[in-house]
Amino acid sequence: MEYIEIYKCLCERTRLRILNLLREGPLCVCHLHEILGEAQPNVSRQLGYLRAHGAVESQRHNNWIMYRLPDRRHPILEENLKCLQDVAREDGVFRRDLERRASVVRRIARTREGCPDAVRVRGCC
Amino acid sequence: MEYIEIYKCLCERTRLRILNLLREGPLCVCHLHEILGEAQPNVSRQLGYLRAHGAVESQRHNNWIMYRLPDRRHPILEENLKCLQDVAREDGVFRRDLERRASVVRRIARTREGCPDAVRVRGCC
DNA sequence: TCGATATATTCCATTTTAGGCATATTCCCA
DNA sequence: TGGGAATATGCCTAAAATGGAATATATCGA
Repeated sequence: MEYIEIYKCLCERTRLRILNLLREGPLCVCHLHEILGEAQPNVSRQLGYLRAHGAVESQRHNNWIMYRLPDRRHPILEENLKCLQDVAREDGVFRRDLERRASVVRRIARTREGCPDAVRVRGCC
Repeated sequence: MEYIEIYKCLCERTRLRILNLLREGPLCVCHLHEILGEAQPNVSRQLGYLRAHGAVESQRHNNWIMYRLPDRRHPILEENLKCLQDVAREDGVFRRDLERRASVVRRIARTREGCPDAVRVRGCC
């Protein structure tokens, strides 16, 4: 009954917001921190939780650690990510998160500051 | 962000087993109790939890209280019930629950004992 | 090697959750 | 009206989850 772990990943506000953001592409911790407006240790903890249960993957690039959705994911997780896509259109929190994400991405494309090239290439910035 | 409540309904073992059973039709508490092999207060409490969050409905028939999936359900709940259907084929716990359910249903059809007519008509027994 | 930045972890207090057990409630029927 | 069956609830404890604050770790660059 490993799906219970998946649902536990999904049943917390910050984790759900993180997954919704990662749907659109990888992000590093500091940008998640910025977008979510949550304390950095919180973001880090929830990312750790998600990673421990296979809902996200991480990869270090220099000083940054990028989080992304794994390529191969459990069908139940996959299905619920699709649900999030629909839900995000109507939910204020999700929508605002995505707007902030877009604005962070734009800013970094403009100023070329923040992430290293390796990260930029991979779509974080 | 009301979906969090839905995921909370789904992230506990007994609740998930209950929902999987109710996919196949309504059941009263005592049969859920029998099928699940869980203490009656536990079953009752989890049912109360599910009902409080709109994941199930209940209706009293004499001494019995029938629980069923609501006709109108949140899209996310609906989607995950479909997932359960797939998962149940491969998961030992879910499958055994469904077998026990079938056997309870057969027994009651045979012996005409246990549920009142009103319940029987509605598919519990 | 030192300082700065990004991230993770530890410690701690609070809250939430789950389950066992006893008991209350509701309803039917004799 | 009292007893029995079905269900719900209250009380208690243990475990788990949450989050704040401080601190540790890792990496880079001067």
